[in-house]
Amino acid sequence: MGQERAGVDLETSLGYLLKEASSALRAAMEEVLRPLGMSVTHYSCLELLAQRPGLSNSELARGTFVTRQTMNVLLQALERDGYVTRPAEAPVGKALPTRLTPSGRRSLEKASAAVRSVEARMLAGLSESEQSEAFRLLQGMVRSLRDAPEGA
Amino acid sequence: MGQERAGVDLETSLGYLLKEASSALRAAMEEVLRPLGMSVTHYSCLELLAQRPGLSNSELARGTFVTRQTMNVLLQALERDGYVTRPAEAPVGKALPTRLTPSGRRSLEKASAAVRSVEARMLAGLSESEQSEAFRLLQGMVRSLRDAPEGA
DNA sequence: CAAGGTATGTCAGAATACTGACATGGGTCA
DNA sequence: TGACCCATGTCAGTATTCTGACATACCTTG
Repeated sequence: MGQERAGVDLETSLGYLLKEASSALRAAMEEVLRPLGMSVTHYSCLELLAQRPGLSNSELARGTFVTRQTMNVLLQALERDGYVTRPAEAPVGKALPTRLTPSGRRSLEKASAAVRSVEARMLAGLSESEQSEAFRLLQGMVRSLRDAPEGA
Repeated sequence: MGQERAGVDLETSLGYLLKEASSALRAAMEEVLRPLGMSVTHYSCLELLAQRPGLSNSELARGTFVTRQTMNVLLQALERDGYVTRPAEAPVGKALPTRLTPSGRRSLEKASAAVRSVEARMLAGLSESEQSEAFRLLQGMVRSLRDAPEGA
């Protein structure tokens, strides 16, 4: 008899496991960021800005995997609260280069440490070479999904 | 001079890559499910029910990584549209065992095929042993995050 | 048996993210 | 030059998910 249905087997599905891992990571991050009064998206935006100063709203959106509309409202809040600054006028085109303020940098400092500890915990059971392998394999999956956009 | 900041390096962070992969997978799934008039969460719920008939609202929520409140509103919609059924009264405790209707099963059939093709695309570049390795590594990450809940 | 603890279903409100739409700036190309 | 095309910023409305709260049902434990 076996299975009648040829569906996705959740017990062995890499897609399901990927979602599970991502969900667990996000929950763990929320847990340590909440005491700091920061959400995962807030943190992601600040972290991205720290490493790539001058990114525009749309670029930040792509880097944090949300729409540019979502990032726009987030940036307005962060700007209002004094964590980031944007020039009143675009130096070129319409893109407004965003930068962290000293306050934003300070706030990020603690959050970044907390998130690093979460990531370290996640990788605690993996050797250096296993981590490299995981990185390589995940990159391959992302590439495959992007390179073959539905049609093929 | 090297980096002044000891932050999370997005270029090499497994956590960031995990989020990227999960985001890419979700986007790809949304793309193929949209023509079928189904969202990712709808699909996840139906797929879970197909493999584990009789699951309760709370169990479905845990299996799809959302809160039981979210799953509750989803189930009410699925019930209203005739995809699932729940008894009016709980046979034991408060848990209401949920089951797919023939209509729900039919609807799932196409969606499941579409999702399977997405997963196949994601894994196209990986050998059998690489897929096993990816599974093992991701499981390790999930276990580490769960077993060491913040404190340690 | 009574009391506390845990799990469940559900309602209500708030937060978050998305889709749709529009105007603007810059580049390409005939 | 002028007509397209694409990317961007932003406003508005909608959809989705979450947190908070409450009542109920079972299961211990004293």
